Amino acid sequence: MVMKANPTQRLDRSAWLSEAMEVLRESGVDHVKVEPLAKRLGVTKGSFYWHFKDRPDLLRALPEYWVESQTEPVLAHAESAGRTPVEKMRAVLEFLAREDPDRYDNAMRAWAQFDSDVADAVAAIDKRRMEYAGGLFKEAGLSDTEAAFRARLWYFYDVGEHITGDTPTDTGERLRRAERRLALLTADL
Amino acid sequence: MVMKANPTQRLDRSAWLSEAMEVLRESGVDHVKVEPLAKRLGVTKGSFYWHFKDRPDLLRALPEYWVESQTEPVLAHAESAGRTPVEKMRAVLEFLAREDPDRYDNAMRAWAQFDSDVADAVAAIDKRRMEYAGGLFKEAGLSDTEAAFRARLWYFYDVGEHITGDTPTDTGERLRRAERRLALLTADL
DNA sequence: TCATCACCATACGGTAGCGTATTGACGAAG
DNA sequence: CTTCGTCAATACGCTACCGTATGGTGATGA
Repeated sequence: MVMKANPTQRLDRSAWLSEAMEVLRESGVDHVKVEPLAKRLGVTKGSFYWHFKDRPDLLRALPEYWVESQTEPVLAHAESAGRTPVEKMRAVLEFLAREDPDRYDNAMRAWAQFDSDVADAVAAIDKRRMEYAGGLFKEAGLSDTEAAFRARLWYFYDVGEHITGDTPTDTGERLRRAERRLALLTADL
Repeated sequence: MVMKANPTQRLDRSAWLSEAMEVLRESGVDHVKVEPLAKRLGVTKGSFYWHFKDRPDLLRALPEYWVESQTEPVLAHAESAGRTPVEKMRAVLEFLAREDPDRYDNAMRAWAQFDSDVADAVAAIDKRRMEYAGGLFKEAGLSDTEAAFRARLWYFYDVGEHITGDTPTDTGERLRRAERRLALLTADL
C-alpha cells in the first residue's frame, strides 16, 4: 500500500517553493532565507540543500512557479463566459472583483523593481494580459493604436489599484467600480 | 572665510540620507545597510553612528525625506499654468511627461508593500494627488463620485505605467499618450 | 596657543545566515 | 534481513553586518 508521507515530516521541492512564496509575499525576497525558511517548515537546512543547489537556485525557481499559477484561469473564464468583446471584458472584471484581491502580484512587482530577470517574467505577464484586452477592443472595432491605448488604461487601473492597496474590501463596491470603468472605456463602442 | 567642507571628507546627515535613497532606488530597503553605505561614501561607520542612533533611525527618516521632495512642484506648476480644469490637467500631464520618469516612487512603493509605516506615507501622497485630480474633475462639472472615479482612473494609469516600467523613453510618445488619456477622460466635459 | 567641538577611524564582541561534509532515520524493493 | 535511495539532522568554518567603546584629527574660537 502506498502512503503519502506525513506532510510535516518529509518535504519535496514544491513544499519549499510554496513556503518561499508566502515569505516573499509577507516580507519580500530579501527575507526568503534558507535557515528561517527551514524553521518555518519545521526542518533544518539539511533538507533545503537536498532539494536545491543553493539559495539562488530557489530564487530562480520562484518566478516560474508564480507564472504557472497566473492569468490562465482568468482568460479561460472570460472566453467561455462572453460572446461579444464587451461581455468578455465584463466577465474578466467580475471574475477579478470576486477573487481575493491579489495573492502574489504585488510582491512580484516589488521584487521586479530590483531584479531584471523577475522584471522580464512580470513584463511577459503584463504583455499577455494587455494584449488580450487590446484584442477585445480591436474586436469591438477600434484601431490598433487606439485599442492598445485603451488596453493600457484598462490594465494599469488594475495594477495601480492593487499596488496602492486601494482595493475596497467590499465585493459589491468592487463590482460597482468595475462596471463604471467598463462603461467609460466602452462608451463609444 | 568660510569654506564648505570637502564633500568626500566631512559629511552631514543629509549626505547619508541622499546616498541611502540611491541605494534604496537601486536595490531596495534591505540593501541599505550601514557598512556598505559607509563604503560608498568613502568613510567608516564611525561616521554613521555619529549622525544616526542606529539603522532603524535612518530608515525612519527616509520616507519623510522622500515626501519633502515630492508632488509640490507638480501641483504648483499646474495651478500656475492653467485656467480651466482641463488646461490644468494638461499642464500636469505635460510636466510629468517631460520629467525623467520617476526617481524614487517605485522603490518607495516596493518598500511600502512590506512596511505599514511606509505604506501610510505613500498612501498619503496618493491621496493628495488623487484629491487634486478629483477636484479638477468636479470643477469641470462632474458629481463627487464620478469625479473621484475618474481621478482614480487618471492616477492609476500613472502608477501602473511607472511600476510596470512601460514608460516610453521618447518624450514625444509620452506626450502623445498623455494627450490621448486626457481626451478620453474628458470627452464629455 | 590650546581647548573644545564635530566628525571620523579602529578595534571589538556578538548574531544571522551561507554552504559543506558527514552521519542518521526510515521506507521500499530485492 | 539486508541494501539502497531519499530525505533530514548536526556540526563546522566563514562572511557580512550590527552596535559600542574609545581614541584621533582638524578646524575654530577664546
